[in-house]
Amino acid sequence: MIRRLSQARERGIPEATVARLPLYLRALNGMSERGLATVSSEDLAVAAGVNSAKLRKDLSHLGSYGTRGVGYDVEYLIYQISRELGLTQDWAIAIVGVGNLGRALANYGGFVSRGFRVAALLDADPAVVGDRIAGLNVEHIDELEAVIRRRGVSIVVLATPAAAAQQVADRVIAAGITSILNFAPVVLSVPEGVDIRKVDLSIELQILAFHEQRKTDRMTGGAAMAEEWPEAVDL
Amino acid sequence: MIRRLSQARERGIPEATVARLPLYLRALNGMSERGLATVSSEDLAVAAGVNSAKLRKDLSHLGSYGTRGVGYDVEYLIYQISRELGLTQDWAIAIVGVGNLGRALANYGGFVSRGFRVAALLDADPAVVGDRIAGLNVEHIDELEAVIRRRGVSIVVLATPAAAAQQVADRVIAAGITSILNFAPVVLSVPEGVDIRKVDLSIELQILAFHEQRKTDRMTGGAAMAEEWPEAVDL
DNA sequence: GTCCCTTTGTGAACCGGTGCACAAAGTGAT
DNA sequence: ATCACTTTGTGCACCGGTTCACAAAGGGAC
Repeated sequence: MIRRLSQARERGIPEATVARLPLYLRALNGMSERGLATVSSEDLAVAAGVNSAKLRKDLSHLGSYGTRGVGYDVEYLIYQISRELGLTQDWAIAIVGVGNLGRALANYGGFVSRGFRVAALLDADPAVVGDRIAGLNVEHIDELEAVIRRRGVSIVVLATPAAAAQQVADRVIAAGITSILNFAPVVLSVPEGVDIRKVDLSIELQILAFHEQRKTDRMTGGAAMAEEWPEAVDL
Repeated sequence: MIRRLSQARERGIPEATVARLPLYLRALNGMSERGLATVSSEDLAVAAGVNSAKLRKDLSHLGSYGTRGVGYDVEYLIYQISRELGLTQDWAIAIVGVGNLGRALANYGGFVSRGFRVAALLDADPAVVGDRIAGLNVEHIDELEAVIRRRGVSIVVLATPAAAAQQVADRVIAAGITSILNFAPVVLSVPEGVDIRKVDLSIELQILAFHEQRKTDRMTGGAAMAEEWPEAVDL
């Protein structure tokens, strides 16, 4: 039996798997709190809302951490997933843009819970600079590069207006940041090697609207909608 | 019952395409504002941050709305995509949970811009019920079913604490809602036919952390991390 | 040890989506 | 009308990811 390297994982975890690991982690934490010692792939899959075969394959990418006939040790699996995701270290994040959304993010408990720490809040508006939000002083955007350096920020969250996002992105990237979570409704162009993830509230709603429309269309039998322009439309 | 429309679109638009249509729409709106009359698939693809072949295939699912040698008529395409997404009608949405996030969502301009209208805000906390936010009165969660009926709400946004989300979801579904946008960090279980979309802020951060860790690992050459448990870990 | 039961880990088929590359279709010039 | 040029729409090969289904592995009883 030839065991490759230490485990079956030669550092090539599929993107789809990575996206689900936080889900498993959350389910496992709930089980840990309820005192469960072990869990089967079936039970964990149900808790995470996925297919059990998929869960097993996902976990197999991390290594062979289960015991046949028994299941997975909850605490051990929490540790392994946390380590894989990099949550055993402390990540300092900066939030740029302290509007309604920025404030919500700053106060959002879910960040702090697992390895993330809001280390800085920045804004361009002099009216909010100096405000104290979630225990932090809002600093002026001019301080961006200095703050990133000083606080060891490695992930930046953009909650600015759309018009400012690209400009801020350019600056944080120039300052050495390579991971950005973007809430502004724009397509950012960034150099190779920089990871951008995008959360777009209105796009999610539009997707829902599409499906909702189809459902109601089907119920009213109104399959035949106008294909052409309506009579009067202002161009 | 043979349903088939005039064009090549027999009502089977791939999910991946649907998810990109809002992106195209946003890019097209920008072009419309700048006065562009037509746009090539190449230019639109760049603006939306996708491959041009993919864009053409996506649009071909809606119908044959381009002109070879010329491109697409901006206004016409805006209209067609809007109609396909169901944005030519007005969608009343209710936001349940008026914490930091709920407030941010209520004030978020991006919703109103395209077919969506925040028609109700609800919360369980008597301290916030009655508050006026974004021009709306916050109503008590007891009124949920009545408000949904009275205002013609068809999409519900959940911005409640995790513990309350499933319960609220059950109620809105019982009230006839079939489209839910969930911001609470829980896996909701819902009956067949109900569409759930989930936005999870901390999961996005965890995915970024994973990639960030790999980048820094690679730079420091630290490929050999401990596979086993650390010496002292509290179970 | 042997038998039976449970559950993992994975080979292999399948499926949706991507992107290349090109024929078809249109424009404009001459 | 013809030619040169542009750009769409799509056939096809490819790829990552999902799911099925089962052999392999472990536990527990006797």
